[in-house]
Amino acid sequence: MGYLKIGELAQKTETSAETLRYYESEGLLPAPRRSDSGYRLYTEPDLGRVLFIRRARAMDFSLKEIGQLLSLQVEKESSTCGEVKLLAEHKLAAIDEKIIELEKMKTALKKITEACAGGQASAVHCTILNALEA
Amino acid sequence: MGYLKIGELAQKTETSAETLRYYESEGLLPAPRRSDSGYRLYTEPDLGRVLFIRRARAMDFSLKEIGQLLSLQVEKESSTCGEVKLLAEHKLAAIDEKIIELEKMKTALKKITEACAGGQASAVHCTILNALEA
DNA sequence: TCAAACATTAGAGTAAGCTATAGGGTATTG
DNA sequence: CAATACCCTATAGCTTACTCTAATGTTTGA
Repeated sequence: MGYLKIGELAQKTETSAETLRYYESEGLLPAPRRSDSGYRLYTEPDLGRVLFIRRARAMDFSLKEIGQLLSLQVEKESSTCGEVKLLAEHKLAAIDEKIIELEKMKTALKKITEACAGGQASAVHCTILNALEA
Repeated sequence: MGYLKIGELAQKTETSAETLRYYESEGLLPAPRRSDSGYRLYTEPDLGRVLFIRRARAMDFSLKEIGQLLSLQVEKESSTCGEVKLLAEHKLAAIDEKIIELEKMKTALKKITEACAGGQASAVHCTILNALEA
Protein backbone atom coordinates (compact mmCIF):
# COMPACT_ATOMS: atom_id res chain seq x y z
CA MET A 1 0.00 0.00 0.00
CA GLY A 2 0.99 3.55 -0.44
CA TYR A 3 2.83 2.76 -3.60
CA LEU A 4 2.03 4.51 -6.82
CA LYS A 5 2.23 2.87 -10.20
CA ILE A 6 3.72 4.91 -12.95
CA GLY A 7 0.36 5.90 -14.41
CA GLU A 8 -0.84 7.15 -11.06
CA LEU A 9 2.30 9.16 -10.51
CA ALA A 10 1.98 10.53 -14.01
CA GLN A 11 -1.55 11.67 -13.31
CA LYS A 12 -0.68 13.29 -10.01
CA THR A 13 2.17 15.21 -11.56
CA GLU A 14 0.53 15.97 -14.89
CA THR A 15 3.21 14.23 -16.87
CA SER A 16 3.16 11.05 -18.88
CA ALA A 17 4.51 7.65 -17.93
CA GLU A 18 6.96 7.98 -20.81
CA THR A 19 8.27 11.23 -19.42
CA LEU A 20 8.76 9.70 -15.98
CA ARG A 21 10.73 6.81 -17.44
CA TYR A 22 12.68 9.36 -19.42
CA TYR A 23 13.52 11.31 -16.27
CA GLU A 24 14.71 8.11 -14.69
CA SER A 25 16.89 7.35 -17.68
CA GLU A 26 18.37 10.83 -17.41
CA GLY A 27 19.18 10.31 -13.74
CA LEU A 28 16.69 12.83 -12.42
CA LEU A 29 14.62 10.18 -10.70
CA PRO A 30 16.12 7.29 -8.75
CA ALA A 31 15.24 3.83 -10.00
CA PRO A 32 12.24 2.89 -7.86
CA ARG A 33 11.34 -0.42 -6.26
CA ARG A 34 9.71 -2.91 -8.53
CA SER A 35 6.75 -5.16 -7.97
CA ASP A 36 7.14 -8.89 -8.51
CA SER A 37 5.96 -8.39 -12.04
CA GLY A 38 8.44 -5.61 -12.67
CA TYR A 39 6.14 -2.62 -12.31
CA ARG A 40 7.71 0.53 -10.91
CA LEU A 41 6.49 1.33 -7.42
CA TYR A 42 6.82 4.96 -6.41
CA THR A 43 6.66 6.49 -2.96
CA GLU A 44 5.74 9.88 -1.54
CA PRO A 45 9.25 11.28 -1.79
CA ASP A 46 9.25 10.32 -5.47
CA LEU A 47 6.08 12.31 -5.91
CA GLY A 48 7.71 15.30 -4.27
CA ARG A 49 10.72 14.95 -6.48
CA VAL A 50 8.68 14.89 -9.66
CA LEU A 51 6.71 17.93 -8.54
CA PHE A 52 10.02 19.65 -7.84
CA ILE A 53 11.16 18.85 -11.36
CA ARG A 54 7.95 20.11 -12.91
CA ARG A 55 8.06 23.35 -10.97
CA ALA A 56 11.64 23.93 -11.89
CA ARG A 57 10.81 23.16 -15.53
CA ALA A 58 8.04 25.74 -15.33
CA MET A 59 10.72 28.21 -14.26
CA ASP A 60 12.63 27.30 -17.39
CA PHE A 61 15.40 25.41 -15.66
CA SER A 62 16.84 22.82 -18.03
CA LEU A 63 16.90 19.18 -17.01
CA LYS A 64 20.63 19.53 -16.52
CA GLU A 65 20.19 22.45 -14.14
CA ILE A 66 17.45 20.61 -12.35
CA GLY A 67 19.85 17.75 -11.86
CA GLN A 68 22.21 20.16 -10.13
CA LEU A 69 19.46 21.56 -7.96
CA LEU A 70 18.39 18.07 -7.03
CA SER A 71 21.85 17.01 -5.98
CA LEU A 72 22.18 20.15 -3.91
CA GLN A 73 18.87 19.28 -2.38
CA VAL A 74 19.91 15.75 -1.63
CA GLU A 75 23.16 16.88 -0.10
CA LYS A 76 21.58 19.72 1.75
CA GLU A 77 23.82 19.36 4.78
CA SER A 78 27.00 19.72 2.80
CA SER A 79 25.65 22.26 0.31
CA THR A 80 25.45 25.93 0.95
CA CYS A 81 22.59 28.26 0.37
CA GLY A 82 24.94 30.33 -1.77
CA GLU A 83 25.38 27.53 -4.27
CA VAL A 84 21.67 27.28 -4.77
CA LYS A 85 21.26 31.00 -5.00
CA LEU A 86 23.97 31.24 -7.63
CA LEU A 87 22.14 28.83 -9.88
CA ALA A 88 18.92 30.74 -9.43
CA GLU A 89 20.60 34.03 -10.18
CA HIS A 90 22.15 32.70 -13.35
CA LYS A 91 18.77 31.52 -14.48
CA LEU A 92 17.26 34.85 -13.61
CA ALA A 93 19.87 36.63 -15.70
CA ALA A 94 19.24 34.30 -18.63
CA ILE A 95 15.52 34.94 -18.44
CA ASP A 96 16.15 38.65 -18.38
CA GLU A 97 18.30 38.46 -21.45
CA LYS A 98 15.65 36.55 -23.31
CA ILE A 99 13.03 39.11 -22.39
CA ILE A 100 15.21 41.96 -23.57
CA GLU A 101 15.80 40.22 -26.87
CA LEU A 102 12.14 39.59 -27.37
CA GLU A 103 11.28 43.18 -26.52
CA LYS A 104 13.67 44.33 -29.20
CA MET A 105 12.07 42.04 -31.73
CA LYS A 106 8.66 43.18 -30.68
CA THR A 107 9.50 46.84 -31.07
CA ALA A 108 10.97 46.36 -34.50
CA LEU A 109 8.18 44.17 -35.74
CA LYS A 110 5.52 46.41 -34.27
CA LYS A 111 6.94 49.41 -35.98
CA ILE A 112 6.86 47.88 -39.41
CA THR A 113 3.50 46.24 -38.83
CA GLU A 114 1.85 49.45 -37.73
CA ALA A 115 3.12 51.21 -40.80
CA CYS A 116 1.34 48.64 -42.93
CA ALA A 117 -2.10 49.59 -44.19
CA GLY A 118 -3.16 45.97 -44.57
CA GLY A 119 -6.35 45.20 -46.41
CA GLN A 120 -6.89 44.17 -49.99
CA ALA A 121 -4.24 46.44 -51.40
CA SER A 122 -1.64 44.64 -53.47
CA ALA A 123 1.46 43.69 -51.55
CA VAL A 124 3.60 45.50 -54.05
CA HIS A 125 4.04 48.43 -51.74
CA CYS A 126 3.61 46.53 -48.49
CA THR A 127 5.74 48.25 -45.90
CA ILE A 128 6.45 45.02 -44.07
CA LEU A 129 8.02 43.37 -47.06
CA ASN A 130 9.86 46.55 -47.86
CA ALA A 131 11.19 46.80 -44.35
CA LEU A 132 12.51 43.26 -44.50
CA GLU A 133 14.05 43.94 -47.85
CA ALA A 134 15.78 47.19 -47.15
CA MET B 1 31.55 39.19 -63.32
CA GLY B 2 29.11 40.27 -60.71
CA TYR B 3 28.58 36.74 -59.59
CA LEU B 4 29.20 35.71 -56.03
CA LYS B 5 30.53 32.35 -55.03
CA ILE B 6 28.95 30.74 -52.02
CA GLY B 7 31.72 31.78 -49.65
CA GLU B 8 31.43 35.38 -50.71
CA LEU B 9 27.68 35.38 -50.28
CA ALA B 10 28.12 33.73 -46.90
CA GLN B 11 30.49 36.47 -45.82
CA LYS B 12 28.26 39.28 -47.03
CA THR B 13 25.27 37.86 -45.19
CA GLU B 14 27.09 36.63 -42.12
CA THR B 15 26.01 33.06 -42.62
CA SER B 16 27.97 29.99 -43.59
CA ALA B 17 28.13 28.26 -46.94
CA GLU B 18 26.49 25.25 -45.30
CA THR B 19 23.59 27.34 -44.17
CA LEU B 20 23.08 28.76 -47.63
CA ARG B 21 23.03 25.30 -49.15
CA TYR B 22 20.62 24.31 -46.42
CA TYR B 23 18.31 27.22 -47.27
CA GLU B 24 18.39 26.11 -50.86
CA SER B 25 17.51 22.55 -49.88
CA GLU B 26 14.59 23.90 -47.88
CA GLY B 27 13.32 25.86 -50.83
CA LEU B 28 14.02 29.26 -49.36
CA LEU B 29 16.62 30.07 -51.95
CA PRO B 30 16.22 29.26 -55.65
CA ALA B 31 18.83 26.97 -57.16
CA PRO B 32 21.36 29.40 -58.60
CA ARG B 33 23.26 29.21 -61.87
CA ARG B 34 26.31 27.05 -61.81
CA SER B 35 29.78 27.65 -63.21
CA ASP B 36 31.24 25.11 -65.62
CA SER B 37 32.80 23.35 -62.69
CA GLY B 38 29.54 23.24 -60.79
CA TYR B 39 30.11 26.11 -58.38
CA ARG B 40 27.02 28.07 -57.37
CA LEU B 41 26.93 31.56 -58.85
CA TYR B 42 24.77 34.02 -56.97
CA THR B 43 23.43 37.38 -58.12
CA GLU B 44 22.37 40.60 -56.41
CA PRO B 45 18.74 39.51 -55.94
CA ASP B 46 20.02 36.38 -54.22
CA LEU B 47 21.96 38.56 -51.83
CA GLY B 48 18.81 40.55 -51.09
CA ARG B 49 16.87 37.39 -50.52
CA VAL B 50 19.37 36.02 -48.04
CA LEU B 51 19.44 39.33 -46.18
CA PHE B 52 15.64 39.19 -46.09
CA ILE B 53 15.81 35.72 -44.58
CA ARG B 54 18.36 36.78 -41.98
CA ARG B 55 16.36 39.82 -40.95
CA ALA B 56 13.20 37.78 -40.67
CA ARG B 57 15.09 35.18 -38.62
CA ALA B 58 16.27 37.95 -36.33
CA MET B 59 12.58 38.76 -35.82
CA ASP B 60 12.06 35.16 -34.80
CA PHE B 61 10.16 34.11 -37.89
CA SER B 62 10.64 30.39 -38.48
CA LEU B 63 12.00 29.20 -41.79
CA LYS B 64 8.52 28.00 -42.63
CA GLU B 65 7.03 31.41 -42.01
CA ILE B 66 9.83 33.02 -43.95
CA GLY B 67 8.95 30.75 -46.83
CA GLN B 68 5.43 32.14 -46.73
CA LEU B 69 6.65 35.70 -46.59
CA LEU B 70 8.96 35.04 -49.50
CA SER B 71 6.24 33.59 -51.67
CA LEU B 72 4.04 36.55 -50.87
CA GLN B 73 6.91 38.75 -51.86
CA VAL B 74 7.46 36.93 -55.11
CA GLU B 75 3.78 37.10 -55.95
CA LYS B 76 3.44 40.64 -54.82
CA GLU B 77 0.94 41.52 -57.51
CA SER B 78 -1.47 38.80 -56.55
CA SER B 79 -0.87 39.00 -52.80
CA THR B 80 -2.50 41.49 -50.54
CA CYS B 81 -0.95 43.64 -47.93
CA GLY B 82 -3.42 42.13 -45.49
CA GLU B 83 -1.95 38.66 -45.88
CA VAL B 84 1.47 39.92 -45.02
CA LYS B 85 0.20 41.93 -42.10
CA LEU B 86 -1.66 38.94 -40.73
CA LEU B 87 1.50 36.88 -40.59
CA ALA B 88 3.33 39.70 -38.88
CA GLU B 89 0.56 40.15 -36.35
CA HIS B 90 0.52 36.46 -35.49
CA LYS B 91 4.22 36.59 -34.91
CA LEU B 92 3.83 39.67 -32.80
CA ALA B 93 1.22 37.95 -30.66
CA ALA B 94 3.46 34.91 -30.24
CA ILE B 95 6.34 37.11 -29.14
CA ASP B 96 4.07 38.87 -26.66
CA GLU B 97 2.97 35.59 -25.18
CA LYS B 98 6.53 34.48 -24.74
CA ILE B 99 7.39 37.72 -23.00
CA ILE B 100 4.47 37.41 -20.63
CA GLU B 101 5.42 33.86 -19.77
CA LEU B 102 9.00 34.84 -19.11
CA GLU B 103 7.92 37.78 -16.97
CA LYS B 104 5.88 35.43 -14.84
CA MET B 105 8.83 33.11 -14.42
CA LYS B 106 11.03 36.01 -13.60
CA THR B 107 8.73 37.33 -10.94
CA ALA B 108 8.36 33.97 -9.29
CA LEU B 109 12.03 33.16 -9.39
CA LYS B 110 13.02 36.61 -8.23
CA LYS B 111 10.77 36.38 -5.25
CA ILE B 112 12.21 33.13 -4.00
CA THR B 113 15.73 34.18 -4.83
CA GLU B 114 15.50 37.42 -2.94
CA ALA B 115 14.21 35.61 0.10
CA CYS B 116 17.33 33.47 0.09
CA ALA B 117 20.12 34.60 2.36
CA GLY B 118 22.76 32.89 0.28
CA GLY B 119 26.26 32.61 1.68
CA GLN B 120 27.91 29.75 3.45
CA ALA B 121 24.86 28.73 5.42
CA SER B 122 23.82 25.12 4.93
CA ALA B 123 21.19 24.61 2.29
CA VAL B 124 18.98 22.81 4.75
CA HIS B 125 16.81 25.83 5.18
CA CYS B 126 17.42 27.35 1.78
CA THR B 127 14.28 29.16 0.76
CA ILE B 128 14.82 28.44 -2.91
CA LEU B 129 14.83 24.71 -2.42
CA ASN B 130 11.92 24.98 -0.05
CA ALA B 131 9.95 27.00 -2.56
CA LEU B 132 10.53 24.43 -5.25
CA GLU B 133 9.58 21.67 -2.89
CA ALA B 134 6.40 23.07 -1.50
C1' DT C 1 53.55 23.96 -60.63
C1' DC C 2 51.88 22.95 -56.56
C1' DA C 3 49.94 23.87 -52.13
C1' DA C 4 46.31 26.33 -49.96
C1' DA C 5 41.88 27.82 -50.07
C1' DC C 6 37.65 26.99 -51.81
C1' DA C 7 33.92 24.27 -53.92
C1' DT C 8 30.91 19.89 -54.58
C1' DT C 9 27.76 15.86 -52.77
C1' DA C 10 25.29 12.70 -49.66
C1' DG C 11 24.52 11.74 -45.44
C1' DA C 12 25.20 11.77 -40.42
C1' DG C 13 25.26 14.36 -36.11
C1' DT C 14 23.78 18.02 -32.68
C1' DA C 15 20.80 20.12 -29.12
C1' DA C 16 16.62 19.45 -25.84
C1' DG C 17 12.86 17.16 -24.21
C1' DC C 18 10.16 14.45 -25.01
C1' DT C 19 6.82 11.08 -27.91
C1' DA C 20 5.76 6.97 -30.37
C1' DT C 21 6.21 2.13 -31.83
C1' DA C 22 6.70 -2.78 -31.60
C1' DG C 23 6.22 -6.72 -29.25
C1' DG C 24 5.61 -8.43 -25.39
C1' DG C 25 3.63 -9.49 -20.12
C1' DT C 26 0.16 -8.17 -16.08
C1' DA C 27 -3.97 -6.48 -13.58
C1' DT C 28 -8.68 -5.32 -13.29
C1' DT C 29 -13.51 -5.46 -14.37
C1' DG C 30 -17.79 -7.70 -15.78
C1' DC D 1 -12.68 -16.30 -18.67
C1' DA D 2 -12.27 -12.57 -21.74
C1' DA D 3 -11.78 -7.95 -22.80
C1' DT D 4 -9.58 -4.00 -21.64
C1' DA D 5 -6.44 -1.19 -19.43
C1' DC D 6 -2.13 -0.98 -17.75
C1' DC D 7 2.86 -1.99 -17.50
C1' DC D 8 7.59 -3.47 -19.42
C1' DT D 9 11.93 -2.88 -22.69
C1' DA D 10 14.45 -1.27 -26.49
C1' DT D 11 14.68 1.51 -30.06
C1' DA D 12 13.36 4.92 -33.28
C1' DG D 13 11.38 9.35 -34.39
C1' DC D 14 10.13 14.29 -33.80
C1' DT D 15 11.24 19.30 -34.14
C1' DT D 16 14.23 23.23 -35.69
C1' DA D 17 18.03 25.12 -37.72
C1' DC D 18 21.75 24.21 -38.59
C1' DT D 19 26.73 21.93 -38.48
C1' DC D 20 29.98 18.63 -39.64
C1' DT D 21 32.24 14.73 -42.19
C1' DA D 22 34.26 12.28 -45.91
C1' DA D 23 35.78 11.89 -50.16
C1' DT D 24 36.72 14.45 -54.11
C1' DG D 25 37.13 18.24 -57.62
C1' DT D 26 38.54 23.41 -58.76
C1' DT D 27 40.77 27.95 -58.44
C1' DT D 28 44.12 30.98 -57.01
C1' DG D 29 48.46 32.97 -55.77
C1' DA D 30 53.54 32.68 -54.98
